[in-house]
Amino acid sequence: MSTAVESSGGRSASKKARTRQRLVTAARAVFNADGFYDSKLSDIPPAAGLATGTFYNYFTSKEEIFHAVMIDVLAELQESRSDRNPTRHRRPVDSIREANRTYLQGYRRSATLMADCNALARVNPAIRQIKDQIDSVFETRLVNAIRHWQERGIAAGDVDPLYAANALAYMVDRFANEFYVFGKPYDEDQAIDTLTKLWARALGVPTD
Amino acid sequence: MSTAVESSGGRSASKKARTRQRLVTAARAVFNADGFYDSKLSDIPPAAGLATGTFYNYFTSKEEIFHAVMIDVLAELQESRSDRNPTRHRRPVDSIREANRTYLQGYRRSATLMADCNALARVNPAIRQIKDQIDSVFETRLVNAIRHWQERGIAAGDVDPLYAANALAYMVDRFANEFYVFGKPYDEDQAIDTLTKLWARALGVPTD
Amino acid sequence: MSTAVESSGGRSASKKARTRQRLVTAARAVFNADGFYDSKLSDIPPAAGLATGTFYNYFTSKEEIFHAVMIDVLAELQESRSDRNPTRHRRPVDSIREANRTYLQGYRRSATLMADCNALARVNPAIRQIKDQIDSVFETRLVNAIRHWQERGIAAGDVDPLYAANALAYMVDRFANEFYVFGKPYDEDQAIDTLTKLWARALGVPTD
Amino acid sequence: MSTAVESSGGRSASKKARTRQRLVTAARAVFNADGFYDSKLSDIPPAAGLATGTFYNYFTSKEEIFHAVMIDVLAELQESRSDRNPTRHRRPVDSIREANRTYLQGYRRSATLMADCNALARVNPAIRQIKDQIDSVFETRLVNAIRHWQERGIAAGDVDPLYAANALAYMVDRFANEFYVFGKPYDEDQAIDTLTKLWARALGVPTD
DNA sequence: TATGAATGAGTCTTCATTCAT
DNA sequence: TATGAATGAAGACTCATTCAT
Repeated sequence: MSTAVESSGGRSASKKARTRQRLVTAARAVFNADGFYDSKLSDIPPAAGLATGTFYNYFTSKEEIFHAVMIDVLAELQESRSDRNPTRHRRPVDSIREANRTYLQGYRRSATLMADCNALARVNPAIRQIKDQIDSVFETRLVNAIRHWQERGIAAGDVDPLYAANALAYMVDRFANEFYVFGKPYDEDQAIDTLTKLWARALGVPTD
Repeated sequence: MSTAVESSGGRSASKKARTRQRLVTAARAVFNADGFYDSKLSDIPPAAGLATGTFYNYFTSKEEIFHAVMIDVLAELQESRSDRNPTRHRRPVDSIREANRTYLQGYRRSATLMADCNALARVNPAIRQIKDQIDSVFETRLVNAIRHWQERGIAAGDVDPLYAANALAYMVDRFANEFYVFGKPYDEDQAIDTLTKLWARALGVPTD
Repeated sequence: MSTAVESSGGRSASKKARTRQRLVTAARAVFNADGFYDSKLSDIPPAAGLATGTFYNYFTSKEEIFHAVMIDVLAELQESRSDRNPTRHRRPVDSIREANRTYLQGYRRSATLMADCNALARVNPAIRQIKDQIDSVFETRLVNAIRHWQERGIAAGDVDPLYAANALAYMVDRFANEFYVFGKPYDEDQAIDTLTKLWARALGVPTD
Repeated sequence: MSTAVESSGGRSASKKARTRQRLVTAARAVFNADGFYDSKLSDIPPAAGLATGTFYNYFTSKEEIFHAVMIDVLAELQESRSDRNPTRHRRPVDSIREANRTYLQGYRRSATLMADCNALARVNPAIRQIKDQIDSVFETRLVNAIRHWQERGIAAGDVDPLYAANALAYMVDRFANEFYVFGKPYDEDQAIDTLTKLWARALGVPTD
C-alpha cells in the first residue's frame, strides 16, 4: 500500500465519515423539529443534500440513525458537564446549581429528541442503553457527592444515595421536559434557583 | 325493562354505552400492553369481542380512543386521590407520604399509558389537555398546602409554591416512570419513603 | 276473513305502501342533491324518519331504490307529456315546441337523477331498462309523427325516422344536461326556441 | 447517454416520464374497460407491470389519474380534428360531415371514458375543465363557421350561433354515447349521414 | 314490521426499505 | 459509493348490508 493508495483510502474513509455525519446532523434537525414518529425517513437524506438510497449505505433503519443522533446528544451533555473548574473547592450548593443549569440548558437544545429518546427506549434496547447513559451522566458523580457529603455530615444520612440522586435528577429532567417540550411558562433562572434550593434542602446541604 | 318508556331508547342507549366501554377497556389493555405506537387499531375491537367496523361507530381514530382511555385513567387517579380522612388533621409529612403512595400505585396500573400520554400530548391537543388535567390532579391541592404551610411557618418561604409543587410532583412522576415503565430495580416502599423525605425536607417541613 | 281482518290487512298494506313511498321520496331528494355515488345509503332512511334497517324491508340495495326513484321520474315525464289538447289539430312546429318545453322542464326537476341514470344504466340492467323507457317517452310518438309528416310531404323524406327521432331527442336531452346539471348559462326560453327551430328545420317542417 | 450532463438528470427524468405514461396508458385501458367506478385503483399499477405503491409516486388519487387519461384523450381529439385540408374551400356540408365522422370515430375509441368524464365533471373541477375543453374542441370553430355562413346568407340567420353550435354538437355527442356506450344498433355510416343531413338542414345549409 | 348496533369485505394509502443503474 | 425510482407489506377506514331484539 503506497502512500498514494493509503491517502486515497484515508481520504475516502474521512469522506465516508463526513457523509455519515451530514446524515446524522440532518436527522437531528428533522427529528428535533417534527418528532421521531412524525418524521419521514425520506426527509433526512435531502436535508443532507443526499439521495434516499444513500441513507442505507450508512444506517440500516430509522431507529439506528436516531441512535446515532442520541450519541451526539449524549456526547454534548457529557462534555458540557465536565466542568473546567474542579468541584472540590466549591460549595456543594454551587455544584448543584451548576449541574442544574448545565442540564437544563443542554436539554433545551434537544428537547424533542430527549422526549423521543425516552419513548423509544421502551421499545429499542440500543436506545434504552443511550437513555441509561444519559441518565447516568450525573448519576455516578451525584451518588458519590451525596455519599461524600453524608460522610462529612453535610448531607442528611437517612436517605439512600442512589434513590436520592436519581429522584433529584428525575426532578430536573422532568422539569426540563415540561419547560422545553411543553412550553410551560417557567422562567429559566427561577427554575434553576428553585430546583437548586429544593435539591440542596432535600439533601440537607446548606443553601447559602 | 323497568318502564315502557325506557325500553327502546333506554335499552339501546345503555347498550351503546356498554359497547363503547368495552372498546375503551379493550383499548386500555392493548395500549398498556403494547404501547400506543406498536398497537394496531385492528387489535382493539377483537379484544372486545367486536368487529373492526364497530370501532368506527364509536371513535374516529386511534388517538381518539386513547383519549377516552386516558379519561378513565384520569378518573381513577382523581378518585383514588380523594382521601376519606381529611388532610387537615394530619401532619404534613403524612399527607405527603399518602399522596406519593397514591400516585405511585396509581401509576403502576397504567404505566405504559402514562408514558404514552406524555408522548402523545406533544402532538395531540386533546391528549395534551388530559395530560394537563392529570398533572393538576395534585397540583392545586399541593400548591395550596405549600402556601398554607408557608403561612404558618411550617414550610420554607423562599420558594415559589407553584414551582416547588410542580418540581416535586415531577420528581414523583418521573420516578414512577423509571420504576414501572423501565423496571428500574427500586423497592416501592423505600421509594415512597425516600421521595417523602426528600419532598418534606425540600419544603422544610418536619419529617418525623 | 271478516271485514275487520281485511280492513286491518288493507290498512297495513297501505301503510306498507306509504312507508315505501316515504323511502323513495327521501331517496330521490338525497340522490338528486348529492348524486348517486356520493350519497350514503344510510342517509336515506333518516331522511324519511325511519331507521337504517327498515330500508331492507323494502329494498334490497342502493341500486334498487334508485331504480324505484327513476320509476317515479319516468311516470312524471310520461304524465307531463300526455297533452290534454290533442296533437292532431296543432301545427307540427307547435307540437315540437311543446315536447321540447315539457322535456326541458321535466329534466330540470330531476337533473342529477337523469345524469346518474345514464351513468348507472351502463352497469345495471334494470336501470338500463328505465333509461330506455325514458328515452322512448317521446321516441315512439316522434317516430310516428315524422313518418306521418313524411307521408304528407311536410317533412323531408330522406332521413330514417328512427335515426332522426333519436338524434333530435338526444339533442334536447343533452342540452338539458348541460343546462341543468352543469349550469351552462343558457336561457330556458331561448333554448326552447332554438331547439325547436333546429328540430323543425332539420325535419323540413315549416317553422312559422 | 448522449451527454454527461444529461446522463443522470436526463436519464431519470425520461424514465419518470416513461413510467408515468405507462401508468396513464394502463389506467386508460382499465377505465375504458370497467368504467371509473368499477375500477379499483389497485388494478392500474399491475396493468402497467408496476407495484401498487408506485402509483403514489405519480398520482395522488384515482381521479387525478383519470384526469391525466382525459388529457391524453383530449389531445387525440384535438389532433384528429386538425384537418390537413383547409375548410375554406370545401362545401359547408362536407365540413360538417367531416366533423361528425371525426367526432364519432374519436368517441368510439374512448366511449366509456367519455361517459365517465361527463359523470365525473359534475363532481371534480379539474375534470370539469377537461370536459369543457373537449366540448370546445369543435365549439369555437363551429360557432365561427355558423357566423360565417350566416353572413353569406348560406345559413339561416334566426338562430344564435352559440346555441345552435352547441345544440348540434350535443346531438352528435349524445348519439355517439348511445351508439358506442350503450351499443344501440346503429350503423356508423348511416349515423354520420343522418346527423349531417339534420345538422345541415337545421342550419339551412345546402345539403347536396 | 321497525330498530339501529354490529359486521367485515373491499379499498385506499403510507413509507421504510430495496435495488438496478 | 450515490442515486432515486420501485417496492409491497402493513394498516387505516368506509359503508352497504345483516341480524338480534
